[in-house]
Amino acid sequence: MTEVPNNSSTEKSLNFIEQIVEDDIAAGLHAGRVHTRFPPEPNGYLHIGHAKSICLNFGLADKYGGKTNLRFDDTNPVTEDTEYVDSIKNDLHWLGFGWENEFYASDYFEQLYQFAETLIEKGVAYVDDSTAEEIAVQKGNPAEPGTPSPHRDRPVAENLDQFRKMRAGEFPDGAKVLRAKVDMTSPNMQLRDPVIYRIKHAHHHRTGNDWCIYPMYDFAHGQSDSIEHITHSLCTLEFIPHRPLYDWFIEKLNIFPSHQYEFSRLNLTYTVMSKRKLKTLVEDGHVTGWDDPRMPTIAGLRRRGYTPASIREFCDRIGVAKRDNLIDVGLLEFCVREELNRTTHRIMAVLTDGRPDAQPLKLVITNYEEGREEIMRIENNPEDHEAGERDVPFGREVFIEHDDFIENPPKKFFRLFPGGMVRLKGAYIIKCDEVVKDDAGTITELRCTYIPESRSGSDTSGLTVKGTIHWVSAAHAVEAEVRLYDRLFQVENPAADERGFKDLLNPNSLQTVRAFVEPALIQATRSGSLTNVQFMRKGYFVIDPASTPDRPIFNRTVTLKDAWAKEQKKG
RNA sequence: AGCCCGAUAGUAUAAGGGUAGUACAACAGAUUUUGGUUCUGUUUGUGGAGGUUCGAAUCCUUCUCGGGCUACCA
Repeated sequence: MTEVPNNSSTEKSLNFIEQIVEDDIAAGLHAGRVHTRFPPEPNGYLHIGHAKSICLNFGLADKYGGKTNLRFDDTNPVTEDTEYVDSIKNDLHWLGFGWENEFYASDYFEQLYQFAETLIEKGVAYVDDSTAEEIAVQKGNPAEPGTPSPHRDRPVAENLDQFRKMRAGEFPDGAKVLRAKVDMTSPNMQLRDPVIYRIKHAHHHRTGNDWCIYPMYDFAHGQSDSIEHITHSLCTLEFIPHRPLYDWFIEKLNIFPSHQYEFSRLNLTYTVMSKRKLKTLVEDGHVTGWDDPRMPTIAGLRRRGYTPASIREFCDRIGVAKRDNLIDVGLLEFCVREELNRTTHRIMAVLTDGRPDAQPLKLVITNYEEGREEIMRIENNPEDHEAGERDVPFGREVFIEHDDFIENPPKKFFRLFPGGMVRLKGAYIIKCDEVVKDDAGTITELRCTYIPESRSGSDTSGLTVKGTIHWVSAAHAVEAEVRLYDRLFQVENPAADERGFKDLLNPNSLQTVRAFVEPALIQATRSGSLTNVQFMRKGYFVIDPASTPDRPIFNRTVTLKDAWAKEQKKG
């Protein structure tokens, strides 16, 4: 037993599954072959929890020179649909993964049927006429042993005959089931003669009406792994008690010994991960669809502006273990900010509040010649000088945000206030001389003077100001719709709350506002050269697919970190 | 209740009998034409009790706590 010295301090430690794989390779198991699979049921859209599993399965194969199959677990025809098959494949590609084989559990229906006959012939499976309720009673509860079905000792020949008649469609739904004869007294409920085939006269998305009996998940999943010679079958913790059953089938059938390993599923703060709950949100109209930017689905994150690399980075950082966890959504946000900071162009956009007639704050530069116009050259990304510069028109009237002016500023406020100075980003330093209000006392306009010598890039004014704010030339501003998204739920862990999850929704998870943006942004988004951008000082935004040329829509991916907001909270 | 899985800073995740480390978060400061970025520093941890050992987060016992299982769903 010699230990490979871990002499590189930058080397990442292995998670427990990687340890297992490395041990298996070292032991020569399956000749060092690593073959994983990602096995979604096509009955819903992929979410960030699936992304964890995807990154694990594909990442493992990639790391150890193996392969990964995509296999749709489609054993329940009434809940599954090709719509979901397509969306799953699309999301997988988008995340950046390609699969070795595209398989379906339904590809194995005939083989699985034969497996079932084999078990019958071996005397370890039987046709049971009991109703679902009767079977539940027979199983009993974990504290005491179950009781055998009256049909448990049916002769092999009769079982075979009955099972063939089930396949032939001679019985209505629910009339009979095939059960594995394992152990009605097992403390593991999964082993108390589980149902392995049921009658469902239903149309299947792939096999059509070929079958009226369908294998249960437990009779399809492990054997599918085995058929595909999957070496490491990874799934979440709740399937731990099923593993002895899979091993039992493999042993009775004498087929390839795939081994299952279980890890804990991902939970994220302020959202839900259950497919059923997500489906409810969609069906009840709490969100606009599976791809609503508030949803933790891959489609939702994509529309929200998350990138594949940021999601993969997140999955890498959260790790893989067996303890229950609740990951701070802030980590996901960190990952996307980290990438977008590096890659996106900066654009100035002045946002208003949610009122439909909301106006930005107009700033008139009284000593700037009427009708004069300058083009400011502003760098696109201070993190990437290769990103170049863009032209930004400047004039006598500009829009700024109401938040950037306070008549009676608190301490440490270094934006604009009466008599105060700020720099207009990429342009001049200005001084606020006068506040204009309407009859209701609402501030409608700021009258300012600019310092001609302070032009950005050739500043000889000698002035230094504490604040720089963003702006848009009133004469050139283009109106856009901006959707500000916030967390979907108002509590950290909706799944653990005794209240119904629908009562915990954040009523302010979406705020739609008018915005006035640089003309350059509209040109760029029309040409498709920009998708993700940073609105300076506001956050990262992405063009929404529902945009039209004359009605651009931007979704906020995530805000920038906001030290001022934090300062204000301190009071 | 029976069986199974788990427990390391606020949240995650390492340390495989020998210095409890990393990331995010938080806090403080520096830099900054984004209150962004970047940089520096700081705070915070082995669930309890026994045992084995020169030495225990790690091995053993036990308790406590959290989670899972009792679908003709997956």
